[in-house]
Amino acid sequence: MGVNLNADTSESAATTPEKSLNFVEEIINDHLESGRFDQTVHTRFPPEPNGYLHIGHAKSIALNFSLAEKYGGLCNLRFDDTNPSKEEEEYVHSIKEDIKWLGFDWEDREYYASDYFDQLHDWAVKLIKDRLAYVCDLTLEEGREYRGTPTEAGKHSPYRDRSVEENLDLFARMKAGEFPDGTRTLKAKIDMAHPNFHMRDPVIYRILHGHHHRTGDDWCIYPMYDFTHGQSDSIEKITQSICTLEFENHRPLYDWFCDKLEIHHPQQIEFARLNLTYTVMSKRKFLTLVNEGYVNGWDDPRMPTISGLRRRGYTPESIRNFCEYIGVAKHNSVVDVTILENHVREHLNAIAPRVMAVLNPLKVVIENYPEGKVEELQAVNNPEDESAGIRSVPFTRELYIDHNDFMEEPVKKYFRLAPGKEVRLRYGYILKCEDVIKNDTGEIIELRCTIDPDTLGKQPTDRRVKGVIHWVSAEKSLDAEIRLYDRLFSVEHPDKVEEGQDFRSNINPDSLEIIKHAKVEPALRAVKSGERYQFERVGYFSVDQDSTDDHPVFNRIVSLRDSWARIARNTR
RNA sequence: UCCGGGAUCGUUCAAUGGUAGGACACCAGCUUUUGGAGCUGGUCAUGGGGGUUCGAAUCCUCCUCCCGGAACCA
Repeated sequence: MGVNLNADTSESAATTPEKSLNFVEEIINDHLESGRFDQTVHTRFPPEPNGYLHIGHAKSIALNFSLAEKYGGLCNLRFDDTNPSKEEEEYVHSIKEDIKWLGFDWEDREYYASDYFDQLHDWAVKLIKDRLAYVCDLTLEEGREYRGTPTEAGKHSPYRDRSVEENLDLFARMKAGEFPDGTRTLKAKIDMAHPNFHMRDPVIYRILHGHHHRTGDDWCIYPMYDFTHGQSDSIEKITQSICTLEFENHRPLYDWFCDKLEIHHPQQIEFARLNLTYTVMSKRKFLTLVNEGYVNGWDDPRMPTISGLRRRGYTPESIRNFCEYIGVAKHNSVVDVTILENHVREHLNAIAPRVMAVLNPLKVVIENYPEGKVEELQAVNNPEDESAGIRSVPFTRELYIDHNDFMEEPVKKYFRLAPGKEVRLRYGYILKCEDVIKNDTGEIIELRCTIDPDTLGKQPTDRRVKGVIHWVSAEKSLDAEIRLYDRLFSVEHPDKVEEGQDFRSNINPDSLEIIKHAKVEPALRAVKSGERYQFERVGYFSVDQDSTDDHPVFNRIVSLRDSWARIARNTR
């Protein structure tokens, strides 16, 4: 695997100029040089607790936490919970669990924007007193009309010039719950002719009689994102406030509030969010997939959610390495999902014990091997890791091999088993196919074979046998359920659709194939949920949480690179 | 149309006025008791036009294309 991880985080990026810096690191270095902040780097990851985290969030999490680590700084976790109607405690728990699983630690710095509601309210009052905010009675629709269009300036609200006293009184009564939802807002008084819509007297407080997951019914007015985020950053003494590109237009407002409030002023930096081929990446679309039954929940192993990837069997290391590898830039990009797959292959290749599993069993009877005899053959657990040791695998007269490893009429370049041909049984003898037995409908149901008893652990001198196949003992093997997961979408860009269709029309109907009765070697008795194995020549698999001692269930994490598939494709 | 961003191999990230480089993918070969892993080599890119300069991916200029923006969402 040639992936260059470049993941050396032991040296500060600031002191290793030979390693190219990403644009965020360059900005940080400028700040360090100019002394803009008289403190160390302090970042934060600010999720809204209204959904599950996905691989795109992992990029942001990794960026914020590893930047802090590289520069010897800190990264906070802050829940951006300013909208009581959408946020739930359940999401807070899952988000924390996912970040921890990824391997990042916010220590005791778990914050909530809702913790700052009193301070935010006081700042709003200050703006009113400074004649920089006013209570507006315009309805939502009227507000939209007054805002203007990209080419025309907006109009001043008729309530724009209320006195400080009236504004103070009205805002207090908004807070006291005297007015129904939507009847009034507090707006910042900026510039209705500003080319940036966010500067055209943006709403900073709205009336919302909702139950908040943390503050309960204490408030019926809630600050907007723009009046919360920068100030929260400021309170926490954040230095670089890293967010995604769509917030670029909000930066002037972010700066305006910090300036007018005369508070610590972090630098907002925007980067491009992650997109992956063969998947979608939005909470709304995930919700559709879950609600309409295309997947079995948020942690379905096909979902690009962190919980889905975890259940699938991805390792946190591989996701972190992936995030480091893809880097960070300001232009939108779509990362090939094979990059992600290669990272998990690379990690699992190093750590996953090898075992043999036969997914589509075909019985083999070895005619020259005695009935009842059992040999314990020695197999290495991981050729990449000698310390993983060896195990024994029972060899008997009747075996199962995979149907795919036999071809009655072999195509060229096929060097597995075929009538009259030989193949190496992994860790065992060379096997020769003598006869093919079929049922009434012509299906191949059994192979009669012989072994060359002088080939255990050594090569024959008179011929060369190239193919190696895996196998299990028919008598000693275990039954297992195997869930073969594939990409959820059958096209690279699921959102590119014909007029009148949506991403659902690109769903891969074969994203899950369940094999109920696969045969696995006895070493897999009593596996535990979460364990990961390589099924030799097949792929990497994890033990699903549905697994029981009687009924092991394995999820395919990712297949092995299959160069036979490529050859078969190219020679056709 | 206005504002804000962006454009380098198929993909992603470099090169910060001085030989356009790496990785993935692809192709060829070596090796192998996983058609796995590993190793070697190869194909492939600066959106376009002008300009500055001995020299431009990089600076200037015009153009083209792409993304985001008019929630009392974040």
